[in-house]
Amino acid sequence: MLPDASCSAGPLTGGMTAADATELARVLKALADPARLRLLSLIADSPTAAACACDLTEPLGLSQPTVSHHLKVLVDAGFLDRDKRGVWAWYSLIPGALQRAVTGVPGVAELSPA
Amino acid sequence: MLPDASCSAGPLTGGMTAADATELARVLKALADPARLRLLSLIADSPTAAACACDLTEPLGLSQPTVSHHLKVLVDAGFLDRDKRGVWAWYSLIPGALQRAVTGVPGVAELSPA
DNA sequence: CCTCTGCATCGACAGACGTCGATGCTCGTC
DNA sequence: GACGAGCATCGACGTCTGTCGATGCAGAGG
Repeated sequence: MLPDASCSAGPLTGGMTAADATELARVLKALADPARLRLLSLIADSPTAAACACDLTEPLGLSQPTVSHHLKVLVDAGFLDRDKRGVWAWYSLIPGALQRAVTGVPGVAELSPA
Repeated sequence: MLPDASCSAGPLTGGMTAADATELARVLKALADPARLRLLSLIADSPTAAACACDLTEPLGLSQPTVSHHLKVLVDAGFLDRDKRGVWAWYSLIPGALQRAVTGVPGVAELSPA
């Protein structure tokens, strides 16, 4: 016999919106890179949660334009804040930005009470 | 005068390992896609946290091979489990996999006590 | 045994992404 | 005002990624 109902489940109309998925993917794409994760890690481990760009180039082993590009991506994604003090550029973590992005993933929101 | 110490901060030797960053980025890359986020959302919203592949093709508006490809990526990343029942393939969420991936992001681990 | 259905794999293509060297801009110093 | 240092931007290149149509494979039904 042909099971015309295909599977027993319905058409699965739930889930997030296509627009929400696109927006969340855009933010997660900014995190899904080794260099950017290391940048966030370096800044997060800093005592003041802020770091000068000149101190971020060497630990990554990448060229200065590349590091600047990655920092721009993280700023555009809303994870970092840029503060230009004189000649130097200081980057600091925006509190809660990472948590917000991460709790938007389906199946993860259930672990944060608020 | 030339500030030979560049910034006041040190060389910033902390942070995660390059290998850890690469591995975490590999997992996050699997999440950073609208289609895959919607797939996870559809399966997570399902009553049993499992769904048949035939019910996942239509809501996404993508071709069957493309959906199969995305499902494979999610399985390889350790987020989904595939269970082939006869002709149909059932995909279910692996509990805790999303949470583990997400808590590895720098600055996020502080919110989960365990 | 043959056919049909559901799903995975293959090959190909366009577009996005990471990386670099070269260049430009801004600020501090002499 | 001229020079140098720190960063951002530009243009280019190779690679990876998402998407599709076509095909292959396993299981159920006639």
